[in-house]
Amino acid sequence: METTPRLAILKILELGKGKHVSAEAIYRRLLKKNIPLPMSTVYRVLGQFESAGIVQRHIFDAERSASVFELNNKVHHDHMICITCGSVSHFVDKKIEERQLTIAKNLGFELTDHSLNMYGVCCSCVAIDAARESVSE
Amino acid sequence: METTPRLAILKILELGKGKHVSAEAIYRRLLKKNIPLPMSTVYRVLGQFESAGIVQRHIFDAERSASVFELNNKVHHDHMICITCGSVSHFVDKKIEERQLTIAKNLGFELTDHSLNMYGVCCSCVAIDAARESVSE
DNA sequence: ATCATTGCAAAGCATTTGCATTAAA
DNA sequence: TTTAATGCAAATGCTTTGCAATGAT
Repeated sequence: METTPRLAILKILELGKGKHVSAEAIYRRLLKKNIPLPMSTVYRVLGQFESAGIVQRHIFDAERSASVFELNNKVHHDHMICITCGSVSHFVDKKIEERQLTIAKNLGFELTDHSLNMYGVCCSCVAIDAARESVSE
Repeated sequence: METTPRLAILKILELGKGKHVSAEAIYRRLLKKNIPLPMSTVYRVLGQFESAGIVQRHIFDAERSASVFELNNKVHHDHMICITCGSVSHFVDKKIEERQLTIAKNLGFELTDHSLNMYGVCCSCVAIDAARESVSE
């Protein structure tokens, strides 16, 4: 079995540790590295990684629904996504985690998983917006 | 302008108040009501409703991503989804909402929105699972 | 020689769009 | 009669799959 694609993709994911990478981004980065792979392989490998628990898939951005992938760091975390520049921060909050358990219990559910995505404007984008406004006045 | 499609779809959404309906489900229910509409119209109307703020679109179930729609009850809420039967409960939790603001602030974000989806097994499904296990023994 | 992995092209699915047709104001 | 809404079919975007070719053991 050929292993180049798997290794190459894994390396890209490792480089982007903590970041989220789309299949397309991976495809493009592989091109730059002179490792042109068809999308099918990219997706197939990501799929394998996903079932192996190496990688997690997220669907942010309800509108332009394209999955992004990240190395599974085992530790659960939630996401704060900047709606302007797309940057993503991770966080874990004990209070929220605990509260979720309580809520689930109250609703009669056995909680197995959750995803919390917060959307907003990150501080640099806020700054840019502010600058732009002061100019346009 | 013809209004039948819009009214019919609105009615279906109202019937399913608090539930989440997929475009396909709407399509099928319209068929049963002898109001056959093409999917394009279903989606177009839902799209209009969405931009009009009448309807909200969600993408649950990271894997088989199909949107579901619900009447916009204006009040923000989060979701608890049963991974076995697909039933969805709504909830709002002040503590979580507040905590999110704090977290966003700490991360330097201006929070504009969020989506919290909790996944688990609802009590009836837990019961069914339990029954099944006791049989297989 | 066998079996998993690859590349390509084609299929798949949910959703959207172009365009000619039709209904409403 | 002008504008908006509809139906159809075709296009889109992301993702998956069938299959033959290839690489590894």
